[in-house]
Amino acid sequence: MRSADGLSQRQEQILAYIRKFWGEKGYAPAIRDIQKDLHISSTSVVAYNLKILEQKEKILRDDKISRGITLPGALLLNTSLPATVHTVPLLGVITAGSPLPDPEDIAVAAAEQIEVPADMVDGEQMSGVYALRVRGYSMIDALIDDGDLVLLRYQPTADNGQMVAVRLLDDNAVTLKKFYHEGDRVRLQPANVTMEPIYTSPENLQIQGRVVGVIRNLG
Amino acid sequence: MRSADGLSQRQEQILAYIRKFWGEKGYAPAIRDIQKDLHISSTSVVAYNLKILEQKEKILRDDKISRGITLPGALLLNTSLPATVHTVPLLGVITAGSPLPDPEDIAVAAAEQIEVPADMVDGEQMSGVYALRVRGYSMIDALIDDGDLVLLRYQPTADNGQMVAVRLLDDNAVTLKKFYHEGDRVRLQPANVTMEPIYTSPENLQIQGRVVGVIRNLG
DNA sequence: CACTTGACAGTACAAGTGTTTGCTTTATAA
DNA sequence: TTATAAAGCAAACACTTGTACTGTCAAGTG
Repeated sequence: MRSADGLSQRQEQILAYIRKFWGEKGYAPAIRDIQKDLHISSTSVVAYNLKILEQKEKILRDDKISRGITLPGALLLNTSLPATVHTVPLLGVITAGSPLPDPEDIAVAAAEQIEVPADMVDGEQMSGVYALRVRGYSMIDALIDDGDLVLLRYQPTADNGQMVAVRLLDDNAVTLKKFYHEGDRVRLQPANVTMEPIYTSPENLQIQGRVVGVIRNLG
Repeated sequence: MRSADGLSQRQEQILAYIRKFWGEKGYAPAIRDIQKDLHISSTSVVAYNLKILEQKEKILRDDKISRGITLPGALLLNTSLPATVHTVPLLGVITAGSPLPDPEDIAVAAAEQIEVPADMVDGEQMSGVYALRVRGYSMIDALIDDGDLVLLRYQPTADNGQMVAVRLLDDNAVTLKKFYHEGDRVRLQPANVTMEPIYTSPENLQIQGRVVGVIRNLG
């Protein structure tokens, strides 16, 4: 039984496994990883099939090197190249009053990953960018609807005019507003021109990040 | 001498080397690769600094695994997965009162192409989807801001509850509203729950497309 | 000065891993 | 059936590679 590519079932299996492993771990599996997880009796069988896969250019290998399997195309994706999409972690749901997750946890949480157009997060480093799903209508004055996805970049301070996620300590609520420092007070201006601003003291607020994008999917 | 990240020069060196190696080979270097090429006297020095880099989350490591170094973000770069972005034409600017361009012209106009996350246009065919840049605040009650990008799929009719771009003939204006057919009249409900609906007759409106997404870039 | 800490050296060891060899089993075709 | 190739098996082998252990050295620190 051969597939369209002329690969045996086992070769397809192995190839799929390598792809999956690579996607999950970020490095290639060892021959013994493949052997164990695919319940193959011997490493030589794996080696044998890998050789075939290499001949058919389904994989690239650097001989003698541990975990030296590479998938064709992987080299193109060089880190620093301008990719057309970026992936950011979708850390959870934001509702009125719920504080945002601590950015320290970002690296760990690594929950669902979503893809966003590159130009929404590029520029500086895309690290520190995360997404939250908005629940409810508490952000409506920031033109953000129930179900929208907001993209945030962690940032402890803000410049005037930036849209930031601020936590009002005495309300223990989080909202998205445009930030303006005006003398000894802070003006929080809704994005919606029909709404009135909030005035508060700098001590009463905690900036949790800057809003870099909003994605609404009505598909 | 430390860099802005709090990394020693050697740590920066190592990090840069890993990145370069990874980009060229497609897999991570072994400790001895780093040692040799960077002319470090001992593997233990490399191990020592790698541990620090790991603590500072500049790299990820799977202990005991050969070449198990991973760069944060590398997991995102999954190889041969089907393209996760689609390209749609940005046909122009929509302002209050301006009718949308005739969808017939879509194929021809082919102006600027923009990339959108795949899940915003997938499902059926992505043909007939186009984007418009919103100018002004006329759509604010649809939670669409000045500068936003709206994604539309051409569609001459609408089901109840769908957000559509409708042209009101007697006003000669285009707005985005949720569509509800109620007996012999049509209710156009703003997405903004604080705003009142518009009622009109089916003859007075022309559906120019369905809104499938909104992208706001505040980066 | 004694003590601590960070950074680096050198060496050795124990896993981790790819390869090879010899043999058996399973197709495939004459 | 029999020859032949393909695919699988098992164990042994040898290189690769991460880690541990022991020191050295300079810069703080009290």
